[in-house]
Amino acid sequence: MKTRTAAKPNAASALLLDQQLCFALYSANLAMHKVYRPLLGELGLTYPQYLVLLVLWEQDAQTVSAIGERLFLDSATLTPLLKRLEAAGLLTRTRAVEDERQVIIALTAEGRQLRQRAQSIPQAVFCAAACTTGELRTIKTELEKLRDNLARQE
Amino acid sequence: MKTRTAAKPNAASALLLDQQLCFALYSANLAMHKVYRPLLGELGLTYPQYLVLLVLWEQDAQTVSAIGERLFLDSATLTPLLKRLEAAGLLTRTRAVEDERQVIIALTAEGRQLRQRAQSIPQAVFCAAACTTGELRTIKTELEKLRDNLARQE
DNA sequence: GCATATTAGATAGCGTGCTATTTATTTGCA
DNA sequence: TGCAAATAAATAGCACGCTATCTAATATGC
Repeated sequence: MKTRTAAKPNAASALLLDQQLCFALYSANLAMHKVYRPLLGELGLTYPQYLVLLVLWEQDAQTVSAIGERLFLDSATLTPLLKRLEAAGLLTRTRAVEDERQVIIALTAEGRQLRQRAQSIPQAVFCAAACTTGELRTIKTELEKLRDNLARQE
Repeated sequence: MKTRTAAKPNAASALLLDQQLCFALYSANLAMHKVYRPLLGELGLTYPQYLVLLVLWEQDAQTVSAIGERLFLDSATLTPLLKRLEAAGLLTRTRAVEDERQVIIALTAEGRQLRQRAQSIPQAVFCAAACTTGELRTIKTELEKLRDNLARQE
């Protein structure tokens, strides 16, 4: 006599907030962001800026669109973000000589050095998430638990 | 001889983009948003606005903070959002008589009627996600698959 | 060879989502 | 009673993330 929340949803029950995977995803993402914010704040970074640096730490000197493909973001989002990182002295933006439509994003020495200070972040987030690695659950249950664990850190 | 991506991460490998649960979550959320945007656009709604309506369709006439607790959002986010929904004629904002610090958010007839037009959305998203209900995977694998399925719809 | 199409990136304008602060109201306690 | 503390919502200012559009550079085709 268990309630089976995901089985054969009708149109009405499908509109219940707690039925929605998307909301579990949305709220888990917000909660994750709240954990990252203070950690990255110490480095003077926002979360999307941190993602750009992760990409560049793996492979330096990429075009705007290559970074965008990796992060699923486009130039309208990346251009101002990259300008802020340039203003912070973490990277340079230079037109490619072989194709002047392209802008090459490359780390500065300061941008490379920031990697050391970022080393502790994944572990800190892992602790905040309070999940063990091998767990197997449905994605919705996992996301809700993650969300609640993260929210508890505040 | 399998690669065990989640086992005993060291500080360096933990900074790899694809190692990060947070990025799976972030990118899956972006992808989900991209699926919702055109569906909700037909109703003249954004995704957070839709979430507010989901909450009100379940229980009408709630305070701003009650809605915020349900959605994990605060008044700085909700106030302008609710004003836009008010301007669209979907809800009313009235000070509570018993405690004038509170603002009661209540659906208009138009706001209630919109529920019918929203009935088809969960099924449409479910199709876009292309997931079967009973799957059991690690959350990271699930999110990545979800993200890629969603991205394929574009 | 020159017009057209395509591509890469930038820009404009909008709607979140946040922190920090402000205002108005209510509560609580000396 | 009176006044400080707490509470609810609003506001200011910032950074995404989007669509739509624009500019500049390159590729294509007759």
